[in-house]
Amino acid sequence: MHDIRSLRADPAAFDADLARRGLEPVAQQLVAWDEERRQAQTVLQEKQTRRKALAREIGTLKRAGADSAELEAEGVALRAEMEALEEAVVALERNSTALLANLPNRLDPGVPAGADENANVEQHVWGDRRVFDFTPKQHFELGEALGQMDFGTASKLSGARFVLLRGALARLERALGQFMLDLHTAEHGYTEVMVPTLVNDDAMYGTDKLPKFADQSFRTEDGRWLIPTAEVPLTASVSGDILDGATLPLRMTALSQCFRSEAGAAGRDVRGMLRQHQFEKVEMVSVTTPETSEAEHERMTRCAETVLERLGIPYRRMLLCAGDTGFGAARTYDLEAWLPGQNAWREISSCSNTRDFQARRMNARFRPKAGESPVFVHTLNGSGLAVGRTLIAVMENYQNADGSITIPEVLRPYMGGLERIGG
RNA sequence: GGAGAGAUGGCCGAGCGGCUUAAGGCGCACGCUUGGAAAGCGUGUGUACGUUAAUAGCGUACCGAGGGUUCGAAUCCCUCUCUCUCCGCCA
Repeated sequence: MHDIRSLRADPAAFDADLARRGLEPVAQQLVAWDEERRQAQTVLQEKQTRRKALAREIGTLKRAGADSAELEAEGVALRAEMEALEEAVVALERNSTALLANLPNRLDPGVPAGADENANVEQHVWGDRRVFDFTPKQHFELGEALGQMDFGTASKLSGARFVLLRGALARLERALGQFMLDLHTAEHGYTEVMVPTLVNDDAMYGTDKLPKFADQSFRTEDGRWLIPTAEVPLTASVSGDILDGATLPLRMTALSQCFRSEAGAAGRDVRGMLRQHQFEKVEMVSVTTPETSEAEHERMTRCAETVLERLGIPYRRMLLCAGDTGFGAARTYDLEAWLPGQNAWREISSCSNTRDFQARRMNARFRPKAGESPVFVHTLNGSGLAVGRTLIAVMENYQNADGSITIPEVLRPYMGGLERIGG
């Protein structure tokens, strides 16, 4: 959500930001509605003042046993006038909100121009891509050959885009989640949180998943939503709050199941477990002051990178261009892991600074110092990491010629000391 | 799922159509008092929006949320959400 005041102050700059995302200008319309609304509201408030006075006078007269018919008649007339004004104010507010709720966040000036992922800018690459003396296989070839990754049974149970893991591979998925949580809590200062997986409309709206992306998530019959990411409950946990500035930054992490309808992704990544309706993810969320969110964004991205570095998986950091930056984000880094079986870099983490965009939607503020006015917090979210995709990256990078998979050192304590799967 | 009771300012708690401009208490801030402190006394104490150069004033709204009745609603009516108690079921 945007601040109508800053929009009013510089409508041209606002439209210029929209244009970077390929959107039509709207500032003129919004400013006009706002102007109209404020005028109507001022008049309405004058009438409310009169209503208050009238009611008091009538009360005084009644207590004195005097006649108040004339004043009561004025009250009836006043109410009719107020009804129309009130409707106008509400309608103008509704129009503005409906339009604003569907406008994406303003981009950081440093976000490069561009329409799609081809214009994303590589920031740096980490790790040496392993040289294979055999043709590396894709994760699903490895997993199915091991008999531990079963798409057929999953589709029998649930349909397409689900997977069932067995044995050591199932444990490896669990090990990855534990490892990531332990790293972020023990070394990165995040507090572990166990979150609800079903949330209400408010939580989804606050984290900008509604109203625009309703078709991307699953809705229950009683009107709740299966979370598309733990970002939703983690971030919305501070909705409506006025936090003590001294407690910031808040750093939270959660391992959760995530559910996505993948509407519009038909035909994309149909093989394997890269794109599923259900997957596990360790999410990081930070709540900061406006002054520190930029540094926090770098820090958070480093936390995600550290996971890949400890696992020994080559990756590159991409700064997303204007056209590829998500709806709620001002600036986003994607981490792409190297997948030898696919011979491609694939997204494994996305770290975004939403600045005060989500904070406005969910009314999350902090008080800088006692006695000062509340200020909107900045919220950031990042995957640290997508567990299913990390499983893929481990399998493909650590595969052996015989189809077995060496377990990275850091995961062995979580695997009961196991060094290799299969072979 | 059934029966019942609730939701009031940072907290406790009164009010149950107009005399509430939400009593009283606690907490907090400032001042007076004091050698210093406590006690005591005094003053202040939220959020949003409008107006404004203003985070100064002034105004309006807000007593869980949304509707309604009324000249006037914390108070009456309706719907919803949440909390608590008891019963049933259950990991």
